[in-house]
Amino acid sequence: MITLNYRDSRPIYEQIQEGLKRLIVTGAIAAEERLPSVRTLATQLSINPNTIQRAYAELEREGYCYSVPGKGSFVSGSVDTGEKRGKELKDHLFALAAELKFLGVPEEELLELVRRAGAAETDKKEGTL
Amino acid sequence: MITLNYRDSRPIYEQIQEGLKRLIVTGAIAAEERLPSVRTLATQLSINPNTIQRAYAELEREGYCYSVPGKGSFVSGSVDTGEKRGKELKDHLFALAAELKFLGVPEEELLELVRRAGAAETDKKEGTL
DNA sequence: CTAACCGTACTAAGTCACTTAATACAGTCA
DNA sequence: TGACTGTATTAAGTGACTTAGTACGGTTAG
Repeated sequence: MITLNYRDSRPIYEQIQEGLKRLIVTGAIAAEERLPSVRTLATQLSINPNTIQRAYAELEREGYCYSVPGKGSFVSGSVDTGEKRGKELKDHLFALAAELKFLGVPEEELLELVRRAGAAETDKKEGTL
Repeated sequence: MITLNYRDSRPIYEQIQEGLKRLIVTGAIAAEERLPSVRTLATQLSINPNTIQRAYAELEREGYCYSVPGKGSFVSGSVDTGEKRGKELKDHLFALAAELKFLGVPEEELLELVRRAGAAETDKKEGTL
């Protein structure tokens, strides 16, 4: 499911982009599976098809999906679920840890934080879209 | 030192806000110390005083500083260097770690990432502004 | 007191990204 | 053939951000 937040400062197309990226990377939408058409998704979300189009174009540019005129848009087979996004997130985690250390937070506290994270991640699989 | 990035999608006032927050929270600008005047900083950064004003107003709203008409703007005494921001960052780190685990990244890899973070943080103290 | 600072407030204008709308065209497929 | 697909284009509206200019009252050194 993709949720739009109109109060968010981030543009809609970017929220859709992020939302789809998550669905792809978590395997909620499998490789080679077809994404909803720009018009369909636009109708479901009550926004303009152009906005969806833009989100899809960005995703394609990033290699998360590819489009075939006349057929539809599909998830790339080479995404390696969690591989691409994992890299970004790890960089993020690294930067965050560095900053916290800079602020004087003891390393052990951060390590404990990481250990406790994601303890209840069993019933979260969704595929509704 | 505050650096502006005009390519950044984030507005200038927000970049200034973030930059000052960092200087305050790291102790580069001590509690009760006076911040540069809106006009001074505006001149230094070659932007409009109104934009600085907005950044200051946001910082005041968040409790990082307070302003006295006719005197200037000053860092709040109750900031607890690294306390406030540290809380936010820890929440962020926690969420990030949870997501990475969800993607199947082994805990030990994350722990190692945290251990390696912030190794070269000795010569970064600046006070130039 | 005066002049030079300070924060604050307001209006007007311009710019730009985002979004919508309305088409249009070509490819796919039952 | 008709109903879908993706893609492209132009035009318009909106809103946030930024600048510019001006103004007012408080503070402070000379």
